[in-house]
Amino acid sequence: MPLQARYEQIAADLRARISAGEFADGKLPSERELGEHYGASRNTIRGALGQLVNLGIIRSVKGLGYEVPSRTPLIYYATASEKAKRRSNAELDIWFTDVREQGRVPSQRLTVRHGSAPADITTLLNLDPDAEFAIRDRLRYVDDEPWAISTAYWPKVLFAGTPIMEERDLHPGPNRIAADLGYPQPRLHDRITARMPTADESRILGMDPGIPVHVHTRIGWTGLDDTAIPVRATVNILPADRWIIVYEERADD
Amino acid sequence: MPLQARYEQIAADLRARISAGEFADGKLPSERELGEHYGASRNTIRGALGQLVNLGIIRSVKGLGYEVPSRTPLIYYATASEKAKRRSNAELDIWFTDVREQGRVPSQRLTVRHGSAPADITTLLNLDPDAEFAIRDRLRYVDDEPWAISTAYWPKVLFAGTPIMEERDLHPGPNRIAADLGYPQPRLHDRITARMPTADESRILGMDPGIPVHVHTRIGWTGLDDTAIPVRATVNILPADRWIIVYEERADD
DNA sequence: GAGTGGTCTAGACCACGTC
DNA sequence: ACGTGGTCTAGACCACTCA
Repeated sequence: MPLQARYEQIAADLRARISAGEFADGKLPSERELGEHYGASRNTIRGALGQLVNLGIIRSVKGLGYEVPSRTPLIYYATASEKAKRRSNAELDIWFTDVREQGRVPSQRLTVRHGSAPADITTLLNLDPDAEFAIRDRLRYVDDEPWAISTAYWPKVLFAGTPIMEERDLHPGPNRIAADLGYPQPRLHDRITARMPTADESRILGMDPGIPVHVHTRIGWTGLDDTAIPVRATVNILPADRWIIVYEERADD
Repeated sequence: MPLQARYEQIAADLRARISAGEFADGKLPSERELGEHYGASRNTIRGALGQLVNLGIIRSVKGLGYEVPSRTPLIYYATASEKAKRRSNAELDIWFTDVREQGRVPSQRLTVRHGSAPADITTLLNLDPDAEFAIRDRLRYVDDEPWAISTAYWPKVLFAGTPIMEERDLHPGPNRIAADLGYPQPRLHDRITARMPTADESRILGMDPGIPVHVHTRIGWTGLDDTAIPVRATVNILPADRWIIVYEERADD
């Protein structure tokens, strides 16, 4: 009969109390205490708290209790022209510079596979579904904690026999190498989706429940017209509580 | 003792069966059937199914069962220069053209409030926290279903007494009007975050659980240097299963 | 009416973290 | 040892949908 389920009401009430700053120390009362306060069974309270967890509003720590998390996200500068401007003093790649400029310590672990790419990638690249790639997986760390997953797909037909195929960090970066080989990328196509992380992503990145990921995909083309060919695809998995994506643009009209 | 909770195992198994295409018709067995199949109580099965719902993998329909949803997202073209290129034949604003070009029917409902803006907006605009704005709320529909929420903040100090203050659709659009008033926006700052929707957003947009929203914020400035002043902030709430954000870029190096 | 998911209770045992 | 959240059971009643 109630307009709203008991646990929904409790969830809404808790949410309001949190926004009002009632739990300024970031710690909530225990499930059993809340059960007494609201006159509900522990499982009903768990329903309310579980809802807030799934929205990323609170976090549970086993053996301790529930707490209100707080993070200050890093900025992921996605603007191509901005990047180009600063490429002169870039090291491994511009990502390192970006993170360092925000006062954090970047690092990465690289692995290279060889094989085909997911269907959505080959579609975006306008290549055969069974085209072969060198797949450069980079697990990127900030302050020694896994912070993002970056996967780059380089077509074998273009880069067989080049350093891009090899499992080692490249100096200068692969984009510069590709340009020197005759495959510059004057045109970029960026595509941003958001979803909940897969089980693997959640585990690798140590993510809390209720936090989505950005999926930032970049395709590079050799030219601006129909004769252009795709140089690479890069897919970045960015936990949404750790990254804000920023584009700086100049409208040219 | 088990490495993984019972309901986690069941969730993982169901997930695998879904990926394998076992439920090609999109319908899952009932909770009670699954309970018998896995030899678990109904509440344990509900735990497994609930996890998949919270990841946006399945959806429950009261009185019917669980199903695997499928949507084909629209493309949200965010590139400023691309927009500028097509602005000549734009109608109300470029969003309508974009949606129409994808074979869908756009419409919107506008309301205008007057007041202050959230703290994060005034910070981005580099204005006082209690600065006054005309706040133009647009609930945007696609094929007559609410599909996105777009809120624009226009500083009163610039636009008092202009049509931008009034509660009516503007022809040409507000950006053109602002430019004609001496406030063009040659520089744009875009910022993209992702999070789970608030209760209000979820209700207004009719969203399923487990689906995040993109928050696309655009700030327009009158110039490229330090003397530039902020013209407006626009915040778009885009359900992630309905929108992909796309930027087309030309690297100018 | 029969089947579905939605909710809630009461109680049990477990693993984890602090004291 | 104690309190915390994590899990699971068994059973109950409800509202909704479809035949």
